[in-house]
Amino acid sequence: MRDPFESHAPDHDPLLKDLTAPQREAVLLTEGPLLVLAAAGSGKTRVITRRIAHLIRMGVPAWSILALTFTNKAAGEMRQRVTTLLGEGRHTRGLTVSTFHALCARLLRKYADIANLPGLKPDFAIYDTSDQTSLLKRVIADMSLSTSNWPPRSVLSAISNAKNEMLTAEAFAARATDFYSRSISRIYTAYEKALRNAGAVDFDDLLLLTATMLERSREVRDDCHRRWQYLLIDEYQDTNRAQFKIASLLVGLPEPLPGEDQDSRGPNVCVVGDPDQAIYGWRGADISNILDFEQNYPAARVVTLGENFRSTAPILAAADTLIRNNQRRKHKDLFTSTPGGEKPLVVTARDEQHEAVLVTDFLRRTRQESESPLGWRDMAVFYRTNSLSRVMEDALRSAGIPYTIARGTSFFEREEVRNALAYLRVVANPADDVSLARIINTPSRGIGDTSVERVQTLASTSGTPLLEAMRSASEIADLSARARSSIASFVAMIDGWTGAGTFMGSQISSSLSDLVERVIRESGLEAHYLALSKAGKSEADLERPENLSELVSSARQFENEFDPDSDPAFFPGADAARDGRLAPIPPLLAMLRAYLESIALVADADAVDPEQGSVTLMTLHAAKGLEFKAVAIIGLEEGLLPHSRAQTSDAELEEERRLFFVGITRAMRHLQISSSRYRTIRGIPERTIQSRFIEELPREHVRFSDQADLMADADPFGDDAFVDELPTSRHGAGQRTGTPATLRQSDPAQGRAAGTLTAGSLVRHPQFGEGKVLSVTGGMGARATVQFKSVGTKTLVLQYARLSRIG
DNA sequence: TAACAGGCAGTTTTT
DNA sequence: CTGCCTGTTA
Repeated sequence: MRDPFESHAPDHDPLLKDLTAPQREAVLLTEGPLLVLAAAGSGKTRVITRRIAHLIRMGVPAWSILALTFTNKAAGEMRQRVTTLLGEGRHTRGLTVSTFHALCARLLRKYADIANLPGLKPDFAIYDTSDQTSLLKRVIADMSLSTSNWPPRSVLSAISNAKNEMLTAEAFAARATDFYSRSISRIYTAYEKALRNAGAVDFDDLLLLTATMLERSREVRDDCHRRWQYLLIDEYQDTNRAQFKIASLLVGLPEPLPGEDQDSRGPNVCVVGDPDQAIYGWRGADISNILDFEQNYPAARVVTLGENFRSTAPILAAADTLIRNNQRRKHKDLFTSTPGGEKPLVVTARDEQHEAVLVTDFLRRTRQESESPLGWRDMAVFYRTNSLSRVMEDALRSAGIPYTIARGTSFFEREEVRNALAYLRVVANPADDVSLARIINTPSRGIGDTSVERVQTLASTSGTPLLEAMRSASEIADLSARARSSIASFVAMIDGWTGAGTFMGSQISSSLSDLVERVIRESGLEAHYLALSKAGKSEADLERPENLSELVSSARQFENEFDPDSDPAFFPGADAARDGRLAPIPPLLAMLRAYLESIALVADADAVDPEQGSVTLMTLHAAKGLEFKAVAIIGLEEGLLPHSRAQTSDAELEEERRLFFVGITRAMRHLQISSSRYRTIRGIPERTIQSRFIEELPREHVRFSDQADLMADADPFGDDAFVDELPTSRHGAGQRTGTPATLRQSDPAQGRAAGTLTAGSLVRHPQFGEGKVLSVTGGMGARATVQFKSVGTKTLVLQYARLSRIG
């Protein structure tokens, strides 16, 4: 057995010399199960990459190492850093650094033929959320159910949850007892059937089917065991049940395989994560996976990386004190060896506009005062929900501060790109009905809904894919002549691109980018979007032709970089024989499929990459994994953080707290946390309650500053001008434009009802309807507690609430 | 077949 | 107040 501790003197070893003692341990404990609890900012990526490099240097063949991540970005970064350490070439050859989903896709394609998974063909397409939604809509409609009773979104999330829990349609049916879940179960079953008919799987299937395959097939499992001896999983706190299963099966757990010489220490699985940063429970991640790792692997060793190299002591203290309020966690002592630093500032604003101004002030001030000058790119603003970004944008714009929002539809999600891709997907997979339905009349070519309906009926009665049914469109009696000829030329167009499925012949494109270009031009998409752009209606329309050319470039780039040998499922030497089993597919088709898959599994084309010189705005979720010199977190209010939809259980509340924790720990040197006393939610200004998390911050390490009452000078109309007065509800135009600003304007008529409102008065609210006043408070920010007939008791600020007295 | 009005709901997001 | 979906109308 190799003994790394003897063979290398740590202080002279380039892989170890700049590591702390626990970091070294995490690198050197290569054998047996290992849990690395990596606190925020503890140098996690550095440790992982060193560990991989160390393994290889110790003589472990690179191809026997498998590192799994959640995002392509993380995988790419890890791969990059390992190559930097070891250099390109034979040392790193065959090293697999992949996302869970990409690995699963490869394994499923490779083993589909021997895995005996019903309906799964090796050339399956991967459906994303919008594909799933349109398929599901059709399924629901075909079952004569209404999409208003069965909203695709929620049905889909029910199905997704089931798959994350490893519940197949049959398993789900078995435990469905009540009417609701039995209906969901029927839809689930039909949806699965439709997916398989379309030759497709969804994202969740990639995991579920892989887990099932590994579970059922000894042969597949053995193949994987033979190849991968060292498994490493990043962000382990975010794994769901299916991923846990896959990991276990890949390393040979739960039961050691009989007759196999199992190391008494257990498999070489190293998981890295931080329970305090688990913020994806709502999409199936199960924090127990990491919390129970030591139970699942009794021989596991645990290394805690608690030293923080990112934040100042007061910021760390704030994060630490906050997160100690969570029960379900593994405590880590967070510490930094660099003392000093500015205390985080907790400010209270009057309303969201004011809050946004306080943020721009903070950013400007920090930029100037900081001893080493900060650029806008070193700063970020975080919020719980995307809707909070708008006010922030307005304020930044009028302050002349450049900003970028880390969100927005990614390149591959834009309408025109999705349409072009739908064409390509039909070319790659003629059975892909969802894509076909999308493009059959895009741009419009005289095949209307009724015509599509009729062909679809033929398709489902004869059990053939839609495109096949279209070929026999002439047999459909009640199809108009026009539709008939349109359909014929549509089919001819597709056949022209594919050489009727052969991908052979002189007319057929020989390169991927040629094909993409041809499809965009001949489909009429190019002309369509060019015309739209000329019309120049919206900004988005102007960019569309450009995006289509961009797609051609992306295909060209893929073509140049495509390496058919870099397949993580490729097993060197061991199973060359099996590869002969599959009929050879035309090279262009192979490349097209690889291209489409690379797109399907890469969501964030323009990911969170702070543009040069601009402040980054993003949700707290998107902030994970990043760091900024200065951070502002806004909207620390009950209902927002913790979010109103996440207060039903302790588990949810703790996740909200972790979200705040993640936000705080992104900040390196400057941090401002803000709440606002009033906030306009869906057009209605409301009094807010400060987030309970503010109370959980350590008084001695943060500075509090209530700015809400100091605004009188800045806002001549605001604040105490009319606090005692109740604006009467104004009917007609006045009410529609009744923003807080206009209500606050000096209008004597407005104050007439003031004082007339007392406990017992009957009132009407434009949103909540009729209610009875229970109590009234006067003075600053006068408010009334009202018992509404329909929505219960609410406390309303008289200054803002458009209450009218009715008795 | 497309454009438009009206109704309704309204976290977080990767693959 | 928004955006999305549905159903209706020219």
